[in-house]
Amino acid sequence: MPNQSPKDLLLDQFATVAKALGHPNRLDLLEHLGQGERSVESLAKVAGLTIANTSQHLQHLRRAGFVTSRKEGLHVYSRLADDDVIDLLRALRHTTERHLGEIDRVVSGYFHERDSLEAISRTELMRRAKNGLVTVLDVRPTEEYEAGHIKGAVNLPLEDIEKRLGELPKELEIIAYCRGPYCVLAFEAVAELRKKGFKVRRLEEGYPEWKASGLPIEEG
Amino acid sequence: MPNQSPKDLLLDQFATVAKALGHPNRLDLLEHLGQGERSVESLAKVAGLTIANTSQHLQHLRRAGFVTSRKEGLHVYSRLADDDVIDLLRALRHTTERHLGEIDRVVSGYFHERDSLEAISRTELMRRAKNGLVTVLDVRPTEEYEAGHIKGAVNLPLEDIEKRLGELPKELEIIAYCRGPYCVLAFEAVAELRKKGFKVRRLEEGYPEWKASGLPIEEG
DNA sequence: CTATTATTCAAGCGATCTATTGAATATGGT
DNA sequence: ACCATATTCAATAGATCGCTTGAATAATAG
Repeated sequence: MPNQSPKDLLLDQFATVAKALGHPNRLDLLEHLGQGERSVESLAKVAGLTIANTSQHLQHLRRAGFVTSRKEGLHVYSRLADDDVIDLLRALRHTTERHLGEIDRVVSGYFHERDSLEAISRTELMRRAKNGLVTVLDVRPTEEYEAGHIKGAVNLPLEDIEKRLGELPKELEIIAYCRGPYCVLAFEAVAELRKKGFKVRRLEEGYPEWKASGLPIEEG
Repeated sequence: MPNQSPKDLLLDQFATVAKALGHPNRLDLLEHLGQGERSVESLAKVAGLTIANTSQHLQHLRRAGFVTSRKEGLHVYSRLADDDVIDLLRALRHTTERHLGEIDRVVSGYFHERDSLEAISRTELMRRAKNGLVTVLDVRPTEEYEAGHIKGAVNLPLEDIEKRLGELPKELEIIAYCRGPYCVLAFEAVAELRKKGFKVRRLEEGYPEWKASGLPIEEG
């Protein structure tokens, strides 16, 4: 079937790109890549995949233009091609949530209903941070914090929270964030810290969305 | 593999929705559905598919939540579930264009370079239409025009243009639009009308995008 | 009730996609 | 030169997808 019309060629392109988003493992990889550059091995580990499989998914993502890679020594480091990827993922999450069936709403509720009323938006956090009214808490693993984080944020990985409670202020409000709207780290941090009597709320989205919207960050 | 984590369940959902966009025929169907409600048979015809195949693709789109259908007599009429679908499609086109390989840029250029400099945006058209400075020309088939069109637009299907040139103003600027950014109708109308000496430009996007952004329309 | 029309269902085949495995390649250290 | 490590390649088997075909269903008209 040669001689496709320009329109057909374009539809094929759009479909190819959409197809690259059509596998849960690749979406997971994209979320992790949103935290910053990572090697294949490190991605495989965090996503729970074999290395060869991760490599193949990454090739798929590269072909679709979502990811670019550079080689340094033995390692190949991959990163998101640009911030538009975050926007597309947000649009995908948005329509999916809107169209979810009943069963799946329950799952979605697991994340949102719990404290969505008290979650704080990017712009709101920006405003308060300017006045020094809040402590911004990054509860991701230190590796990801170092790759890039919200400007002025303090790193306290979820697993270390209990040991290092003393480092947190009792009076000031704390805003915790992590990898994105469906990452559980910040949820759990909020739950744990509240039990201990801290004033703490969650940032609505995560680091990738913050960065993609051009707000101030620090990179290591 | 029972007992998936909530996160995995959600990733599956996102992937399912993305997968529904992962086929050129379905993207084509969505573009046509963006023009308004259509029966299965009518969609099959305009998309060049068999009826059974169209029916299957529509089921896929319904499962993903992009499309809803109602039955009236013998016919099943399908429509886009909501305007978010248009936004998601726009995001998909946007990142695809940004990530296209070289070969495909040529195709993209077929549409854009030709007169992108002279294409007019939604907001710009809105402003001019208010002052009555332009004639808005809908060059889609009459069937689609009647299902819904930009408020105040005149319908002149591309194929009838030659016969009905007399209906168009020679002095006033004409803005032609059709199904969307990759629909060829408006491009061809512009080319043809310019040869005849009309002052005519193209609307950047099409009817679905106009409607989705809440600008005034008329539905029939 | 029968015939007609629009749509969906069900089965089947070829094509594509995914994960696994083990080998091949590339880079850097010793 | 040799070895160790990170990644990719190649081959495979199983699963899913896409299209066709023909039958089944639903709604309407006569």
